[in-house]
Formats: sequence, structure tokens, C-alpha cells
Amino acid sequence: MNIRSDRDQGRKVTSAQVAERAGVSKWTVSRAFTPGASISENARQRVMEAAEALGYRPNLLARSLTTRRTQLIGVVVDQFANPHTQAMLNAATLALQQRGQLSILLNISPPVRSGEMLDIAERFQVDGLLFLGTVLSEDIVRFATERQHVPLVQLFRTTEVDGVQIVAIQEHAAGAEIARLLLGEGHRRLGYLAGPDSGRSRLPRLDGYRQTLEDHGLTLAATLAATDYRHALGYQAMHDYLQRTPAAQRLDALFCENDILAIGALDALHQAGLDGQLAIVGFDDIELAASPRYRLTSYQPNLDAVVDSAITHLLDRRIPGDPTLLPGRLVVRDSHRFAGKD
Amino acid sequence: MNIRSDRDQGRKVTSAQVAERAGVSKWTVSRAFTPGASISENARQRVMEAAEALGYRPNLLARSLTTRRTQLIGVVVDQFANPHTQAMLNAATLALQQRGQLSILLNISPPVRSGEMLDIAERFQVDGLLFLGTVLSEDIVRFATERQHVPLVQLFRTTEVDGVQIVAIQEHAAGAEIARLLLGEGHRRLGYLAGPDSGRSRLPRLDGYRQTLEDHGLTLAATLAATDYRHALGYQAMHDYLQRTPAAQRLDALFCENDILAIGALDALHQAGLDGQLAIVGFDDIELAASPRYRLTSYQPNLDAVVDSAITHLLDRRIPGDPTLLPGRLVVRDSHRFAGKD
DNA sequence: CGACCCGATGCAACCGGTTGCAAACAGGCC
DNA sequence: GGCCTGTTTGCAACCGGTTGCATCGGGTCG
Repeated sequence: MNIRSDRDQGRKVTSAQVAERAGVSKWTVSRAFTPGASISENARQRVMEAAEALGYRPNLLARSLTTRRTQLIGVVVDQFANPHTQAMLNAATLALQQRGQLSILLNISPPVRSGEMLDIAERFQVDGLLFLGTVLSEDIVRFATERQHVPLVQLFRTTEVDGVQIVAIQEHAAGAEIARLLLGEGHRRLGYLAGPDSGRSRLPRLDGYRQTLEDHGLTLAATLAATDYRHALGYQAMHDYLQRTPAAQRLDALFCENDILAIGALDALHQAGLDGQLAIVGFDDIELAASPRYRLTSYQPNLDAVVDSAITHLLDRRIPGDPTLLPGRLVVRDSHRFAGKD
Repeated sequence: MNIRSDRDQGRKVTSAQVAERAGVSKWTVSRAFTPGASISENARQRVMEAAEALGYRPNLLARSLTTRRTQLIGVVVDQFANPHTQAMLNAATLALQQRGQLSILLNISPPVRSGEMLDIAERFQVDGLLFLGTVLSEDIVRFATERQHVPLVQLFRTTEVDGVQIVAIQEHAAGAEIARLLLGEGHRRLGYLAGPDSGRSRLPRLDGYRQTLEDHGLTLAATLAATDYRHALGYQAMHDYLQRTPAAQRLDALFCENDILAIGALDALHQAGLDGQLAIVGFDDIELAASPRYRLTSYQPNLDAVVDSAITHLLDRRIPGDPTLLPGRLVVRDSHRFAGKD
């Protein structure tokens, strides 16, 4: 049952043990594992052999103590039900891993106090904090102003806060583009389905949308609201809207704050037998948007570019400056048209 | 701009600085922050005041060096596109946080070599590794046998491997229950939609399902396959099946390996104009299953109980033993019936 | 052949905490 | 007041690495 000969007898293997076996000092072992260090090829070989034989893994925590770099990034998440969060999480962790960093996941879903989690993250000496589409709460803002040695980057939310670097997409332009698409389709009564963030944070995509309508002599015909970014609440919002609005007065088209809400809305339309009677556009371009069932027209952020830029800011410890706004692209499918019009 | 008076002048605050301000030694500071330690109420107060004034946060990495506990758990994930993964991740991180542990997210999606990630996790001195529904690859199994001081727990997969504790649900019983439900509904030609894990891992839910059919003198009428747990592949599998199978020979009902595949299959049926003509049952009970559009009958694991048990195993460093199999419950909605039959 | 230089290695000190031990102190009891 | 017991506190050593500096050795050059 015990296959190991030298390795792993009870305690963990330390650099001193490797040193002894290789016939060098522990400092030489350290150098063997430090990329740019001054060490002879001969010694490095011997150390590596001994390390391999003993199953040695350098203790990165001990190293962090002196280098003051932990290679740990706190990734702060609060919208687990939104598929877009999952996509961000996947992209962010992969990109971090590629740069030799690891992600500490900080879940600040409702029962958890975000301020407390940030405190804990700091105790763990994270090299930086990455907020994934989180709305910047009061706790977070306070933390940002008090703790300036921890770089903070916020993805996909454009509310500016001193000390927090924003990396997002050009939402204003995106909102305008969506408005133009809908107008071009002949729709005139255009509405917006807002999510919870709309109340707490400024969403330029709505400004761009509204302004383009006004440029065409129109106004926002209706605003619906969902209290959370979940399918059920998009469904609910549309369902209620259909209940209370006579058919003759209904919207032509609805721009939804994100895809999961848009898909909920589409499902409510379907349930009401109104498939294709109200145009829908979403935002984020989650995987389900491409489904043949939905063919949801949506706005696709360049996730990799956003994540990449964010990580560069964190690791280079750049001083937070103006928001970095990257372009995305409109993915035109079918949901923005009336059925039968194509 | 600089609001802080004492705190945060350049370097980080250490216990020695707090000690000086409080008029005690750094060892007393340490004790003030150690729950069970022997210290006078007076001293604790003074230390806490000084700590507060200076904005002191104990360096948990330094502590870990002596205590040999990092309070970091590596959470290994590879199926980011599956909504169930998101639910697990949410539940697991919340439960860990409640117990004072933090999650290091290890993304082992395709390009990444899992063995390498486990190595890195060990360098970071994780207290344990939690595999979220991952199929245990060769890399992982090798790691499990070589590195016995890192507790390993696997969720929701029942393939037994020495050194890895399994915590899952009673899949065999679940599969049997689903078969009985479908048989009770009058279906006789029952099939199974397999995901990628079926090829690499043993899934008792299928055994339970098949065996129950055999107990009733039936056999599995067809097996479809999807190469990944994504909506598009469930759709594809059903689409292809419908293409190649004449209407008269088609299945009555299909048990799908999980919900996201089931929903893909439902969407393909809809697209083909066959809504409600083929009964569908899923597994995992993801949020979308409850949507009025799908009303997917599914099997709901008791996620909190599973996660709780898993974390207990990890933190108590229990020796891996027999799989812990917890009950779940069948959530009966509409998709397992023919439309119009109810 | 000696002076010089440079790369390789050993060493002491340190990163920021914790632990076991011993001294100091306080309170209770006779 | 003296003795004993129990709680608080200070101290040295240590966790497992890294860093700056001193030392050593070999090769080059005049």
C-alpha cells in the first residue's frame, strides 16, 4: 500500500532536506527554484534531482512572507444565478492561472457582509481584488478609500469610485446601437427592462438607448423592473406587464438589462401565446442566447479583452485612472424582429 | 485626500507596532487575536483599541507557517457551462466561508493540465481539495495516491478511488425512482441521454434506471449521447435522434443525465413541433427546470447537506472511507408526461 | 606568476506571526 | 505575613522560505 520510498514520511519536505540530499545548503535550493538566480547548472541539476526524489514542493506561503507577493487575487462575486457571472468567472480564473496567479473566491451573496469579506481577504494578503460585475456597495467604497495598498478593479460596471479601476465595455455606444437596430426594424414604442443594479448604479447602456430614441423624436415608452438577475424575475416582469397592459397599448420592443432577464421575458411571451409579437434584445450574449429556441439578439462583450486588461491593471499595480472602455459587438439574431417579418 | 492619521503610512501594520502602542509585547497581541488564549480582559481591550486605531489586520499567511493550517481549500472545477456547477460553487463557497475557510478556485477546463494545478495548489498549502462534480482524471488519481496529507473530497461522482472521499446522493435509488415514475405514467419505450461522464465514470443512476426497467421485463430502448454538458449538445442529440428515427419507432420517454441536456432536448422537440410527445426527465433540478416554459421533472440533490458533509470530512481530516450517499428528492413537474394526458 | 574579476555558494538576519517554558504577579487561605 | 495556586505575561526559538553581503575558487590578463 505504501509505494513511496523516500518521499512523504509523515512531515512535509522542506528545502533543508532537499539541500542535505543534494549536498548543498538550503540557500542554494532556494536559488534553484528562483528563475533568474545565480547558480551553476551542475548544482541546479543536483537540487532538482533531489527535489524530485523527495517529492519536494516549495512552500509558497513562506516565500510570500519575504517577497510580499502572494500570487493570490481575491475574486469578488455576488450574482451566482446569472450565467454571465459564470462566464466571467471562467475567463478570469483561466487568465489568472495563465499568469501564475490563483483566485480566492469571495462570495458576497446577500447574507454575507461584503466589508467583512474584504477584511478577511486582506488578512490573507491578496495581491489585489477583482470585482465581477458586482455593484459597488458602501462597504466596498469605504474599503477602497481606506486600504490603498490593495489594487481594486471592477469589471462591467461603470460607476466611478476613487481608488477603483473600472474595466468595462462601451455601454453608451452599445445602448445606442441597440436603439438604432430596433428603430431600423420599424419599432416605435420601445421599452426597457431594468434589473436591480439600475437603481443603485448608473448604467450608460440605458442612457445611450434613451438618448438615441430622443434623437429620433421618441421617448422611452415604458420601463419594467426585475428585482434580481434571474430567469424567474424576467418572466415575472413580462407576465405582469402583459396582465396590466391592454394589447393595443403594448410595446413594440423591449431592451432587457441582460440576457437572463430577456430569456425570462421571452418565456413569458411564449406562455401568453405572444411569440414574436414583442421584439426583445438582451445583453451579455450568454450561451443560451444562441439556442435555436430563443435566437436572442444580444450584445456581446469581448470578455477575454476585458479580463486581460483588468488583470494587467491588478498585477502591474497601476494607479486607478479613467475607466477603460472596450468595444463589444452586437450579435443580431431573430428576437428583435416581429415573427413572420423576416 | 489622505484621511488616515496613524494608520497605513506606507508599510503594513505588524503585531509589534500594535504591541508598542498598547504597551505590551507582541506575544500578547498574538494572544489577543487567538480565541482560546490566556489573556486578561484589560490587556485584550488595550490591544484591540490599538489594533483598531492602527488598522491592524493579522497576517494569516505568517500564522499558517506555524499552525500548519491555512484555512484555504482548493475547489476544483471543470464544467463551467453547467448551471449546476454554479449552484455547487455558490453553496460550497458560502459554507466554507461560514466555517472561516476560503476557497481557492482551481479551473481545470480543457487546456489546463489538472495534475499541474493540483501541484500548484499543494504549493499554496491548501488544507484540502474539493472536487465539484469533476470526473476523476488519471492525474487526480495519481495525486491522491501520492499525496496523502491533503484530504480529497469528491462531490456528486461515485467512482471510487483510494484516498478520495466521495460525497454524493443515492443515485441508484434515484434512477430507480425515475424509472418507476415513467412506467407509472404508462411509458414503455424508455431511453437514456448520456453525457460525457458516462464513458469515463460509472453512474449508478443509470444502473438503477436500467435495472428497474429489467425488473419490469423491459430493456433500455435507446441510448443517446452528448459530448459535453451544454445546452447545445442536448439539443443536438435530440435533433439527430429525431432525424434518424421514424416517428413510429421513437421513444416514449427519455431520462437525461442532467438538466441542461434535458432542456436542450426539450428545445429540440419544440423546434420539431413535437412538444409533449416525448416525455423528458432531468437531473440536478437547476433553476431553469422550474421555469413555466419547461416544467422539467427532475431529481433534486440536497445540495446543502452534501456540501456540509463534504466540508466536515475535509476539515476534520477524516480518513477516506465508504462513500457518503445522501438522499435527494424527485421534483415532479410536467415534462415526464405526454401533453394532454394530465 | 601574481593581481584581478566574476560567478557560485554559504551565512546571518529577517518576513510576521505562534508555541512551550519560565518568571512575575495576584489572590486565597491559614 | 507566609505559602500555595492559578492566571498573565515576556522570552527564545521556530515555521520555511528569501535577501544582501562576505567568502571562496577558478579563469584571465598583464
